[in-house]
Amino acid sequence: MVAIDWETVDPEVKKVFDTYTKEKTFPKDALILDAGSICNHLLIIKSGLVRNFYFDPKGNDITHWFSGPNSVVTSPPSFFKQEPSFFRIETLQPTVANVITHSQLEEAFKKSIELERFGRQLAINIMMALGQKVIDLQTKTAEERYHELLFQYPDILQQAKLGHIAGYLGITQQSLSRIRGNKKV
Amino acid sequence: MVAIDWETVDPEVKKVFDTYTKEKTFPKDALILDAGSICNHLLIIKSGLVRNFYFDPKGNDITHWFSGPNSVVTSPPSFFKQEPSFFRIETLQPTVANVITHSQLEEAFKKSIELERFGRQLAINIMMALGQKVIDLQTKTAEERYHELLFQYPDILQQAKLGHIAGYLGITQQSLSRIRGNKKV
DNA sequence: TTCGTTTTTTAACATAGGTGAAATTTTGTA
DNA sequence: TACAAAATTTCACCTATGTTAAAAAACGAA
Repeated sequence: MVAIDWETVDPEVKKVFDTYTKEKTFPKDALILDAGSICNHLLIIKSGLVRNFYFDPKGNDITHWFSGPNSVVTSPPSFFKQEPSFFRIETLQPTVANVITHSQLEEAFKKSIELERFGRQLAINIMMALGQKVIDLQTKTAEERYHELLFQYPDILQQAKLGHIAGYLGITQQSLSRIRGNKKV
Repeated sequence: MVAIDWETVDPEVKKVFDTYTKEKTFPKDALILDAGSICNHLLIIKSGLVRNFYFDPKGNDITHWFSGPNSVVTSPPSFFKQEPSFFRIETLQPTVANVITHSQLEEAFKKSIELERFGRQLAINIMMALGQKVIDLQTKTAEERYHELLFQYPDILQQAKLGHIAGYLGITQQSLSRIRGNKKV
């Protein structure tokens, strides 16, 4: 959940986005990207909620990332290396997004140093958010991670299923249910 | 450990680096960045080994990242936002690195679209490596993570202390020692 | 060499979270 | 409104890793 703050974005970048992206609408529970296919699109969510997920070797459904309004979704390894995707992407709510293809984005980068800079800054922000997630997984209990998610993104809790959230937190659905029941006192 | 492959780097970028960076040598066990100070430098390691670490609320020493030859070290949140650092950085071996300050880097970015692009691609690569670490923490046992590190970066094992490696893997030193002792059969 | 320090290992016990299965609640729809 | 399907909760038991403390091994300076 790394939201873009459009207020602070260079007008030039907005213009490029308007030129190159195309608005698209997805129903709820739509599989936008399947595992094994090459991810050719990057989406900037206007409204709705999407998750990036995968099945681990034991078959557990793990949510890697949630993306809500003003955040970006793609399968980074597949999109940037143009290789078959490990991640799947699906909508959790009806979603409207601006879509750009890999080749369009590359073309846009060539034409605009402002976009190149924006892309770098966005990548750095996502990198820092992932770094924070690594820290959280290593130093916080599942319960602490749950309460923080609840505090930071209460919307997700209302729009996603428990299993999706549990996978995101790195625990099973049963454990999350147990944590929720732990109304201390 | 995201090493830069200099073979594939634009000559223009190399030139900019040569112009702006300054080579610096650090002895073993040197604290390059302390917590609380603003990280004003980014290092590109030429030789040696460095780690990025922090103390969690319980006082455990957690290694966030190792950086060996051709990889980049900084405290990203502190360097990019110019705020007090949460991470500390120290050498684990005598180290030689090319150093660039935050303002020099910003200046260089302004002058070279090639550098801007290189920076974006590097950020994307680090982002993907962190994404993989999140996946590993969520889907692999400590033992699997240890064997993979051993396989991918055998050098680290010989140059870092057990406690540093355990923290990186997300477990205690005692657990890592136990795992090592598990010569099955 | 030898002694003191640092690092690593070992061991007994504690606990967070996993597993599998069943019970319950919620939801959508006929 | 009632029922079937889906989602969530509960429960009993299990396991990986944490905790604390002590022993052993490795290292480094005199």
